[in-house]
Amino acid sequence: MRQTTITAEDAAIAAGFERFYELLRRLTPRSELSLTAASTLRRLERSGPHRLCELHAPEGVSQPAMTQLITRLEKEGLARRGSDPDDGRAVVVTITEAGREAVARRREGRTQALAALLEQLPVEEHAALVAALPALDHLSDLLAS
Amino acid sequence: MRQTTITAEDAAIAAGFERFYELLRRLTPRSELSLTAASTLRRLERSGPHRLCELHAPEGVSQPAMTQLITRLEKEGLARRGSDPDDGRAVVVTITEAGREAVARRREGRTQALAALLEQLPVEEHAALVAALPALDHLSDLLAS
DNA sequence: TAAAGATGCATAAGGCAGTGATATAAAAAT
DNA sequence: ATTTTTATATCACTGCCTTATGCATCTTTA
Repeated sequence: MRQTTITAEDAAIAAGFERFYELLRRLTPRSELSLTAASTLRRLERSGPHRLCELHAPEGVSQPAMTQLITRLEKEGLARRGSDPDDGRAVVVTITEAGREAVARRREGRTQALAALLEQLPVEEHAALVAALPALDHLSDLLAS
Repeated sequence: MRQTTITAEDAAIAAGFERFYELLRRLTPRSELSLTAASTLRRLERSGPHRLCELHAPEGVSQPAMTQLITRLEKEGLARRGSDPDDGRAVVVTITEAGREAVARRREGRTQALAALLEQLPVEEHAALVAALPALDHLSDLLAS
């Protein structure tokens, strides 16, 4: 693993993000979905059905944990197990309509809480956030690849 | 609870933050500290000793959960229970030197991973992130109060 | 093409961290 | 001086994770 030089600016960004991470954590309603469950459902929503083996690594959990999570999601009607005609071992996981709704509810809860904070922000800070969105998205893409 | 109007921009910010939250989650090394443990230690580091009853609500956990967390932290030497001379019921929790080190290690791990991503970002996006930091901090302050 | 190995998923057993209900001691109120 | 409230602890239980392992099914290769 290569060592990256940490500049003072990087450290400042990291410190800001650290506080911010906890802000988001508090903003997220303790809802029906665990962190991993929500993240997995969003992945299924964003990029379609996946084999089980493609899910556990990016979510940072073990394969049995993903098996159990999908079992729970299936029991709650939020996801569905299917099979791959080309590979008898594979299980293909798909999000259901109820799953999409659960994701939307969670997102809306957080958006609502966030909007209440955002409207208290000075306009120039609000604008700075909007201006930073492409960078945030880009960062997420970098890790995904 | 008042209903806040959600603008399209707010929704865009929320969507960006949602992805970003998961980025940070993946960036955080699965370490010795649980989310609540890390958050609590940071609070003790940032704003000094607290009574147990002042800790559980802001961290969003029940009082027994905080009692148990402090017991674990104490067992690991990361925090210390003390008493309040003015109130025989109270338990005053203080972070130890080892606790500060654990927080620092965790922070550094995340900073390191983040820096590796940040250096891949175009300079103008990097600048946009720096420019958004005050807004992020401000947002965190808003929720804290 | 049969045997061996690799891969994908499930199950089992156990641990950590959360919950609500409740106990206990100290402080505050009546 | 009781009664009530407050601060913390304990208990029993649950959810979600872990590692170890089992068992198909696919792939490789002798």
